[in-house]
Amino acid sequence: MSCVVSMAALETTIQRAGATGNIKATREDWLKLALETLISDGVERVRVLTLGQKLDVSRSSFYWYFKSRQDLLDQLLDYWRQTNTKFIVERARRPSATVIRGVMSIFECWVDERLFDPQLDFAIRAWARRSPAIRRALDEADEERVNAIRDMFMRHGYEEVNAFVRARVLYFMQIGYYSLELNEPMSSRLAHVASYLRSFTGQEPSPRDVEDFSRYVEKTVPRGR
Amino acid sequence: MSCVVSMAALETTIQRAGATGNIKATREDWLKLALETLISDGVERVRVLTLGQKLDVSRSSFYWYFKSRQDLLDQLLDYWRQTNTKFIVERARRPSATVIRGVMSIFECWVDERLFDPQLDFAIRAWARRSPAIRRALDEADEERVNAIRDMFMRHGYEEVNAFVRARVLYFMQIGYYSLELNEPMSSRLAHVASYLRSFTGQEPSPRDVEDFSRYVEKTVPRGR
DNA sequence: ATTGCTCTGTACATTAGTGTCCATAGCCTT
DNA sequence: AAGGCTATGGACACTAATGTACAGAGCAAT
Repeated sequence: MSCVVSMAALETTIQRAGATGNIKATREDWLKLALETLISDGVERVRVLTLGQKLDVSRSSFYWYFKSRQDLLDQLLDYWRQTNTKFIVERARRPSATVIRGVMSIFECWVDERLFDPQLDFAIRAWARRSPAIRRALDEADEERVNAIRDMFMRHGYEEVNAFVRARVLYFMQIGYYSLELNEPMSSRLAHVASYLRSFTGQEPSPRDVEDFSRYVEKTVPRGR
Repeated sequence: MSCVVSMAALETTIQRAGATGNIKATREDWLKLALETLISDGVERVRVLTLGQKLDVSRSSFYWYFKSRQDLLDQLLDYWRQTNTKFIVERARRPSATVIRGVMSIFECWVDERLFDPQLDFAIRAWARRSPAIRRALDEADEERVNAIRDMFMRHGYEEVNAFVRARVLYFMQIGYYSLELNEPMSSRLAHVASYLRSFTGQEPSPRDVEDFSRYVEKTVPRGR
């Protein structure tokens, strides 16, 4: 979400600068608020009336920018499509000296919400339960992610079925982790990194591996979230 | 759900037998349909009007049996409380000769929806996102489940932190698995059992272990689901 | 300063839902 | 066969939504 906010904020500024005339809420204002609502409350709560009230603008303005509520929802899906899978796949493909390092690369997505926004993913997952179109898009994304992780394990010599199962265990475990919405502080999470690496790879991480990961988080993840 | 249906059917029969007079829909009919709707469509869709239409009964009858919609929802939560955690904990506590066998005991819950109903659990999880009371109940259940699994690993000699992380990996992975709603046929799932056991325990399952699990599923799980 | 374009507000029609009140239909007992 | 109790249906009041029609506000260019 941090990513969303900053990007949208930027766009909004640009829009507003060149905005012509009597504008209270830009198209981007509507989109941004809709995305935040999707993330925090689910699609069901993305309602034209409610958004309008929050933006302090009448509903009919909405219909200037968007054909209908469905039109808005389509664009939210597009946003997700273009953001949430990309970094996982990219991290999984990075060359790594050991499996442990390979898994660590992927872990980066789990500790930095600018790389993977679990709440957005979740909102899409809930949405998919009631919409076949969303279901298809989601299945494709899941497959792409698991395949990328499986390939990483295979590059480190795991036999195909094992690589596939380990990819699933790594990815599904993380999705499950997010499902519980534990809200653990980063310090607790980091305290378990060695055990997780051991479970996921079947190999022993070096103290250096664990240190490097903590250092990475400290340096690049804002506010330890 | 299979469990739900059979139990509720039973209760309904009993009710109906002793039913006094002009009854089109019993209290149990309302409850059962509400539960099915909760599972398949989420709380948001558990609506008095809609249920009434499906039962071919006017809404006002609902208010004979239940104080309000909230009253009904409270009872759905109770049903979940009393069913979905029980068997996981019970299976995790069973004595087992090896860790592999211990994990296999828990696997039984993942292949038999009479022991654990993932869709119901899911519906509750979605519900929890928008209700603090549900959130609390769910957190308690999750903790109870993970602790029971952790204790199982500890009984087999795993050090506490590793046991805890392995319990999480096992449980979270399964929750994640359900999140994806893959709809894999049982045969594919069984084909990966050896790999899963290896990943979860860090030990090599014997061919006998794998065989026994397949045989268990064949014998006790109705229609391979 | 007039015109034109872009956005906004008011008003209306429609749908889906909750909850309440009250008359009454059906069976059960006597 | 009459009365009583237990559900049921219909009518009403209310709220929260979506979408449409149309008049008009505010700035920008001429």
